[in-house]
Amino acid sequence: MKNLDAAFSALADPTRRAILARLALGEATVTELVEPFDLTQPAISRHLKVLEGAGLIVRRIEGTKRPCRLAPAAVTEIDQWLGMLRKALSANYNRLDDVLAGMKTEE
Amino acid sequence: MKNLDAAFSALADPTRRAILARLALGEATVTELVEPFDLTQPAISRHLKVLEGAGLIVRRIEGTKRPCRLAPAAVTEIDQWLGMLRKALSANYNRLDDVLAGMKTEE
DNA sequence: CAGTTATATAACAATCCGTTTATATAAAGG
DNA sequence: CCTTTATATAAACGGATTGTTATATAACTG
Repeated sequence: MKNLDAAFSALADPTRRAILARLALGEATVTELVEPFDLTQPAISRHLKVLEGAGLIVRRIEGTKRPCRLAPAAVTEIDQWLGMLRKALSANYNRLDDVLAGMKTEE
Repeated sequence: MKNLDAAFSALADPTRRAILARLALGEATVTELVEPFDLTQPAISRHLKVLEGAGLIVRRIEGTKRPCRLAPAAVTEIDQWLGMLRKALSANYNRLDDVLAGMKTEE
């Protein structure tokens, strides 16, 4: 699962999560994405490359601009993997329920 | 959101995800977790520390053993954050639906 | 108490990450 | 064309991460 590596580590950086939060409001160009941050343009360009590599965003070409928007691929993949944890956690929870139920019937 | 940093970067490592997958099957001690991997015990201990710090696992003390199990905290937090992306993605998708609907009526 | 088992910690090297500055490319506009 | 605008890439650097070996701690076992 190479993509999970890329997806999770892309999301591990707060700047990248902030970029995604911005893109959740709609498409934005690189320059627009630089503005809100106290970082240089090359830094943002690299973050975008990471996000693109992880399948979290896609980019069009529009003249000299490269507007970015969210892509569903990585989120889907992450959700699927997390599904395993959720299932196990709820199974544990049910087991705990059983334990509590057992304690109750023992009263 | 400091915890999201910790949670996502904990999940970014394939060994740690494998440990979680193992714990999804049920509690395990450190030694049990070392076995399936081609890594030393200190390496696994450190991975466990990272997972614990991220709120992905908890540990009990049982004599000299420290059995680990999954914890729900981090998964919940991640799910909440991803919720924002999911919502935006489905909004984009609906917008696309509108566009396609528009194209249809224009025919 | 002495030895063994389970785990943690320390110290260190190698690699990876995020940032910056400086520079390149490529389209747009006069 | 020449300049400006938008973006990408390269080189360099500091700091974090991941692995190793060696050692410490702490609880069982006889």
